[in-house]
Amino acid sequence: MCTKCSKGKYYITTAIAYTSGKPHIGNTYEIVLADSIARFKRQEGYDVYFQTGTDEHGQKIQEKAEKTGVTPQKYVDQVAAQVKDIWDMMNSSYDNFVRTTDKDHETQVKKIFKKLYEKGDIYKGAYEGMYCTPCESFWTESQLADGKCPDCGRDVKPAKEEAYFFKMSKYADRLIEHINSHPEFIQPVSRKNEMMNNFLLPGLQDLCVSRTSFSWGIPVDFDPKHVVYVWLDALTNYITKIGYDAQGNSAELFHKNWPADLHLIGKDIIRFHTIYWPIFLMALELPLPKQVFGHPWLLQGGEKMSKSKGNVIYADDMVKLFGVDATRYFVLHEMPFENDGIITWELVVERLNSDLANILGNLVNRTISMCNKYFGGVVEKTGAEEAVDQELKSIAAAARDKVKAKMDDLRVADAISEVFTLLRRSNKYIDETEPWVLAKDEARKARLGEVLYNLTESITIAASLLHSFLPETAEKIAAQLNTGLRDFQILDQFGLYESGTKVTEKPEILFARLDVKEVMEKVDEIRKAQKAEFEAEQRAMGEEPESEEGEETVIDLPAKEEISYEDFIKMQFQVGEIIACEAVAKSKKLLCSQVRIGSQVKQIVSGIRKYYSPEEMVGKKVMVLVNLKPAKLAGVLSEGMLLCAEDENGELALLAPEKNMPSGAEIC
RNA sequence: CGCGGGGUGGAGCAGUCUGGAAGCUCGUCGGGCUCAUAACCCGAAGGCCGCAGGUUCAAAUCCUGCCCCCGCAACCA
Repeated sequence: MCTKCSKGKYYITTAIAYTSGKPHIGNTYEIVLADSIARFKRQEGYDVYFQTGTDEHGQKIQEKAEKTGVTPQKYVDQVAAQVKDIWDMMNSSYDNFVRTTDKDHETQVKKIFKKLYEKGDIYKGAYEGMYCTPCESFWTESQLADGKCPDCGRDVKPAKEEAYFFKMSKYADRLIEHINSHPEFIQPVSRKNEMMNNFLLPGLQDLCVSRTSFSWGIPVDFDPKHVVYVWLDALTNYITKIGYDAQGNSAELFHKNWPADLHLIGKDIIRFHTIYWPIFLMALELPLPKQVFGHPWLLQGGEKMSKSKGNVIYADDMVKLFGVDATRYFVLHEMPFENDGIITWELVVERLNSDLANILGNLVNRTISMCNKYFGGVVEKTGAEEAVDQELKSIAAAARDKVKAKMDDLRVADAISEVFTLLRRSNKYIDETEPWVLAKDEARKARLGEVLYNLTESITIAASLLHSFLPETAEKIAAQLNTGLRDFQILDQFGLYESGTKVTEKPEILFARLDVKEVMEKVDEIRKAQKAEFEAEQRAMGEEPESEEGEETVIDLPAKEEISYEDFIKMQFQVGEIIACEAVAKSKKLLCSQVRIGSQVKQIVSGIRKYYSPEEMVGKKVMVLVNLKPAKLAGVLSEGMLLCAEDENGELALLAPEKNMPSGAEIC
């Protein structure tokens, strides 16, 4: 098997990607991060098992598939293939790509559900609450607005719906104890308090673990009108897909790898992984994963990302423009440990030019060029050492342990920076030693050889350390130096590059510098293509695409059902004068206006704060729907509706009579 | 008082838990060098560390109040 795997097993997983659409660069970040950790652990000598995949059930997917006009299975097949392609493109070295629609997974989920039910941890109960029939929604007492539906303001009635629940509370104390006694369990630590204070300490509610409102899921086999809650389904992939069997016939792979050493997930799903998942495992009498790391997000700078604007950044577009390793480098480097990172095309170009082209690529290039120019490509250790060499040598030899220390804390960005410290130092070393000066003096040829040897050796070490992060680049560098990447175990030694080796004659440019302007022109094309694709998709789903603010924009709405004149005259529209207006304290969007309609004054709340200030509202004469049933918005009574026109960007304009009309004038 | 994250030189961030000379990368300006991808090396400018109080010998860091931004939730009658 693995001869170097002397350090034991290491089981790492990513969250499985939800197949509601093509993953953007922010989603892709996770697989690259996990891959780097997996590769590094392998390099260190662990027997790594790296699992990733897709989460394919749930209501959202069912709806999306219906809209697109395909079966859910067909839909997820398509998206899962897309996800896998991107993961492969990013050069991720996973051992297993799982899908929650895999038959073996479904079988085990059914068994697990049944096991927990038989054990009594899952029980059949009823989802009880106040039901608003027109809205088809359940509400708890506390959600109700004055005893009425918070959505529509209508009456609600008590109702019940059959469902299965999991007894979370039963295991809460054990989990609290575990989290307290294992400070490394939730990373970063700041997340631990969030989970404790918000969920565990106030008391855990039993969790509803089945659904009857849709069918795209794993049916509960003894009660098939229910499907298993997607999270119970998804989380268990970590065990089912390495061969767990609820009836005790688990595979060798499972025994070897469970518990997982690291679940790498996004910070948004920490709750599911540090509360529900451990509790499910306790109920199954299985050990808990050793560590859950909720990484921050990579956000797009500037405008909000939206496909309709064509400004979503996808990994494949980045790879086309910059290559795989540059893309990997950016997402790994730009992501801080606790806070969200930012990505823009400009920032990517900046990083690529400054770090990859200038510091790394150029260093390799200039070193190899000098080897060729001065020694016909042969690198020889001559022993002509000088004091100035010491610092370079010690930094090179110490780099491995520094990188390892950062990696042990999962600080991948910092680990890469350590390698770049060595690369920067190497560039400086060239300036200090001035090889081109040495070359002019035949007597100093031995010294020149030694300098180039030290550089070659430093680069070899750096390349070996970069292998986990930039696998292709590391191999390219080693090939150009006509050597292999060095084993981790001896990476703390300086001077192992074989003396007398001949490097490549023509160094290949590793990363070409890019011009921001040229890149942005290509980005424009990408945006256009993305917009077109989005619009095509919308059409495929039978919806008219939102048109962008072009010259002559028009908006088409789906036609509503024809109404009769009788229907129309039910609505009473009148001109209203706004005599006072203020912002609604509890809301960010609402304005509360006092509107005079004839001799009466109505209070009307509208979501137009973004577009109108309270001051400018006062004095306006606007079109009002007067006989709308009053409702409460953010706790404030609203007795009508101010009519607005809305464009495709949500921009609003109040409607007003085009000549001055008295307050209360009928609109008909 | 819905939940959470944040406000540090032009940009992106570290430092805040465990007070003790304000740091990194990029950009700008000046200099050096020429092996190299106009790259590399050195130096400089540029910050009331969101605002106001407080604790302390000492506050970016601890406490109190406030302002602003960003997610989510809610809500857009």
